[in-house]
Amino acid sequence: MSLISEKTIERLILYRGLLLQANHESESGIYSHQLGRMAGFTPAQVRRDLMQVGYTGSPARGYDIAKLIQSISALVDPAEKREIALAGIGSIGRAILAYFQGRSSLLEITAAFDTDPEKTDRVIHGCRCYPVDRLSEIILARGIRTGILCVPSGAAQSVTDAFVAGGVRGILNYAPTRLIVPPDVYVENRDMIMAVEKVVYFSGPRTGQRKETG
Amino acid sequence: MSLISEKTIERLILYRGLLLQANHESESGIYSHQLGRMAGFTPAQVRRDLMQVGYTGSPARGYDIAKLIQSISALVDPAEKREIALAGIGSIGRAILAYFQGRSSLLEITAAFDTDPEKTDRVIHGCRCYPVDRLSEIILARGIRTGILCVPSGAAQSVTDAFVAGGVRGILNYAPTRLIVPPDVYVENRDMIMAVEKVVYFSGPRTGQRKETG
DNA sequence: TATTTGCTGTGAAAATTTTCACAATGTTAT
DNA sequence: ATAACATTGTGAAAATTTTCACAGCAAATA
Ligand SMILES: NC(=O)c1ccc[n+]([C@@H]2O[C@H](COP(=O)([O-])OP(=O)(O)OC[C@H]3O[C@@H](n4cnc5c(N)ncnc54)[C@H](O)[C@@H]3O)[C@@H](O)[C@H]2O)c1
Ligand SMILES: NC(=O)c1ccc[n+]([C@@H]2O[C@H](COP(=O)([O-])OP(=O)(O)OC[C@H]3O[C@@H](n4cnc5c(N)ncnc54)[C@H](O)[C@@H]3O)[C@@H](O)[C@H]2O)c1
Repeated sequence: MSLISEKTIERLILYRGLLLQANHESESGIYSHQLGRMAGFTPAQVRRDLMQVGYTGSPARGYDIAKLIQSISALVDPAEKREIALAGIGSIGRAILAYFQGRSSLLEITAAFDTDPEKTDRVIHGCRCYPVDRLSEIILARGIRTGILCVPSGAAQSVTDAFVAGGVRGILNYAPTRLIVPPDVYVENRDMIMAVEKVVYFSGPRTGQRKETG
Repeated sequence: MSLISEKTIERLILYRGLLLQANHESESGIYSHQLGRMAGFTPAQVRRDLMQVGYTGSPARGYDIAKLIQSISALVDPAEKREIALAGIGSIGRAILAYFQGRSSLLEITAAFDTDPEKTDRVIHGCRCYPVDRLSEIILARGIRTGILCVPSGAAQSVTDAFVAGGVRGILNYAPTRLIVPPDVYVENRDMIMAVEKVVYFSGPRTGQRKETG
């Protein structure tokens, strides 16, 4: 078997999210076709993915929801709590702070950084804000391994370098810039313009449509 | 050959973005390996993708940047200007409005919707805001085919239904909800929590890392 | 108890995506 | 001129991802 693919990880995280959301007080089990319908995949796809987590269901009762959540979490979650850093406390950065905080028990944005002195040295949505100059220093001291990048594209690469210097190994990038990072640093790009362009393409009166992504 | 795959479309849009960003006043041509390095793909991948747009480069000068941009645009852009609707003028919705407006010559968010009367019947970042009740009516009248969804997850499905009733064929969904839509409506999901979870997984001290996505 | 039912887990097939590898081609250097 | 070179476009191979299809099984039914 070896390594679990990125796509599979993405789907597993989705399954877990759906299972957590779904009010499964009425039912304690779920079948691959039910989960597949919720997620927008085939039952075979779901079973194939779940194979990888090592938890095995029963033909009669399907998958036990609680145990399945637990098994996916065991695979996908970090062993202990993880702190996350955010750079760029502008409109997007703030929206993310507001939205994210308190949403996960294991993950928390515990340090935010900006150049603007108006925004630093205070607490926003429960998150302490510092000047960017101290980014590497602070995340290194705290062992932060994950960063969210919300600075203007002109600053994106230099802040990335500071992230990397501070030991970050994964970056969620909202700037419309391709970041240059060492090969062992993972980057997930989330440019909104490109996403809109893609959706516009597929909303068009063209022949080529598919259904679900993301 | 038939249809261009979703992945290829995504990469083409990325190539165009990179080409537009890059200050190519010094050079008028670009080679597949250069574009590949910028985008994070192999030269072969780039050539294979560019094959599909029908524009052909020269072995000696590579691809003419201006013409390449034009060819990708011809494939990917709508024939005329497209209006886009946005629902949910909260922190994310506003950030997107602020960011998106004026960024594209063909695409513009021209109608925003909210339940909160404080936010409606005014203009925010150049975009007129209306009460959600009028969503279907207004987008139908204007022929809007693309929607951006930024409402709380509890409202996501009902607003989606209004989008669909109003003729929307593509939705960019920022709510952490799986939308139910007719099969000919395209949905791109952009849940931030899932993205963070994925990045955290790949920032972990695990064996399995890859490099670039999004 | 025996039979039917509808599911899981998975080997194998199919489909899709990516990479390889090389002939063709225009440019530059000699 | 001619040779040397670097790159394109692409058929074919390789790799990856998804789907098929079915044995095996536990529960429900008769
Ligand atoms: N992907 C998306 O959905 C999306 C949406 C909107 C904006 N964006 C991108 O996110 C980024 C920020 O957008 P915004 O709308 O929040 O802009 P903004 O101007 O509101 O915020 C940018 C913030 O970054 C700070 N900043 C500037 N230089 C910095 C530096 N070197 N270090 C740290 N902080 C710095 C600024 O002080 C400001 O607070 C931009 O790159 C934009 O392209 C992405
Ligand atoms: N994907 C991301 O990056 C990301 C980040 C933050 C938030 N979100 C999601 O986006 C959504 C909005 O988040 P937010 O932080 O902007 O919240 P918010 O509370 O600031 O904004 C929500 C807005 O939606 C409006 N609204 C409520 N019900 C509505 C309805 N039926 N029709 C139209 N408008 C309605 C509210 O009045 C409010 O203005 C949430 O679903 C959240 O989960 C996504």
